[in-house]
Amino acid sequence: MKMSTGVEWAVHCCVVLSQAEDPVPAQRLAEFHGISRTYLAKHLQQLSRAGLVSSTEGRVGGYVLTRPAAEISVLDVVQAIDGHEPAFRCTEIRQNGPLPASPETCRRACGVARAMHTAEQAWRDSLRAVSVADLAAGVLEDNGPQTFDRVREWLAT
Amino acid sequence: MKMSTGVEWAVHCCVVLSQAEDPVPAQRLAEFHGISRTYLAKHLQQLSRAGLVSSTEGRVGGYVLTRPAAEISVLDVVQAIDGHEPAFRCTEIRQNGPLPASPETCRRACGVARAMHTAEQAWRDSLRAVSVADLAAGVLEDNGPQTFDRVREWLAT
DNA sequence: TCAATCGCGGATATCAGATGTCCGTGTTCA
DNA sequence: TGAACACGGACATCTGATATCCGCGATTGA
Repeated sequence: MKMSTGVEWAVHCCVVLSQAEDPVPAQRLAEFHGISRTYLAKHLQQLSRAGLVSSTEGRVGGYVLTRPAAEISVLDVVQAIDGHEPAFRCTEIRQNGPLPASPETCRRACGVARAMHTAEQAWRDSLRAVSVADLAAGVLEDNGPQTFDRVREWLAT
Repeated sequence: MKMSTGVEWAVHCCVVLSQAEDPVPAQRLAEFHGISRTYLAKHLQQLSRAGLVSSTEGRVGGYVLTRPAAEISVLDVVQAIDGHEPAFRCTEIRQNGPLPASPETCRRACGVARAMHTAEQAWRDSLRAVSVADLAAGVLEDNGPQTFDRVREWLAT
């Protein structure tokens, strides 16, 4: 079970965007994080389609958050990149073999699937409780209060 | 993010094993669930290496749970098959680019990674709270009280 | 007006891991 | 001794993640 590395990129990009004053092009975001420009562009397009960022085309174009960072959860970003498919997908093997479960029984989800989905719900709840603004505050705490001033300065270069 | 389908197979097999009186060969477990015999054998070997089941070789060999079903959690099975690697793997992109995080800062895990790991912990806690015995009880509830009698009968065939 | 900068989507290439099979070996028991 | 079983390794296949490139249209400043 593995999450796309694009999720990590996207979350970090959202934190940077939450501190930017102007649209930031994909090129800048890629440079800032030392990652592939073309591939990051794909992920930013996913964020755009999910409605988390809006893009402006043209010469001074780039990406901007569509909402305050406090209203964008980590779960929003994860699902924008990784999709909404559950990690566990029940293939209904209880319906196979010599003693298949009856159709009436199968109107309810399999007990195994229920346990897995409950766990994934707990996972989602945990991610939903953390916002991009929370992460930004954490960065300030870890790296010092002037961190984002330096970021803005570099972005303006 | 996707969990191996082998996890589903393994959990169902553990439920069956919790109700068996004698060692059950991989062949029988595969037939019962209508799945690939050779591939299931691989997963059963993983369960064996993880210490959840023990195998007896030879003519009347097969698999048996090593502990009472109440002491085997769904998490145990998931980790036996899918491994212990976290779904989110931090690649430390905060150390890249023109404004890398300082080495002192990086003694602590990145805030993004902390949020992800907290969520995965919640997921594990949820899975740890459900045992194979719980699942077996659920099967009885869903399929009727004689379900496992029929299973044992078929296994004895 | 023109050229540079940008986002967007499609096509494509590459690669790792999941999925699935097969075979040889060793073990147990009738 | 032979049948049934577990085990591990080698192997084949297939899917999805990773990554790049191109052409298109939009925007802006010179």
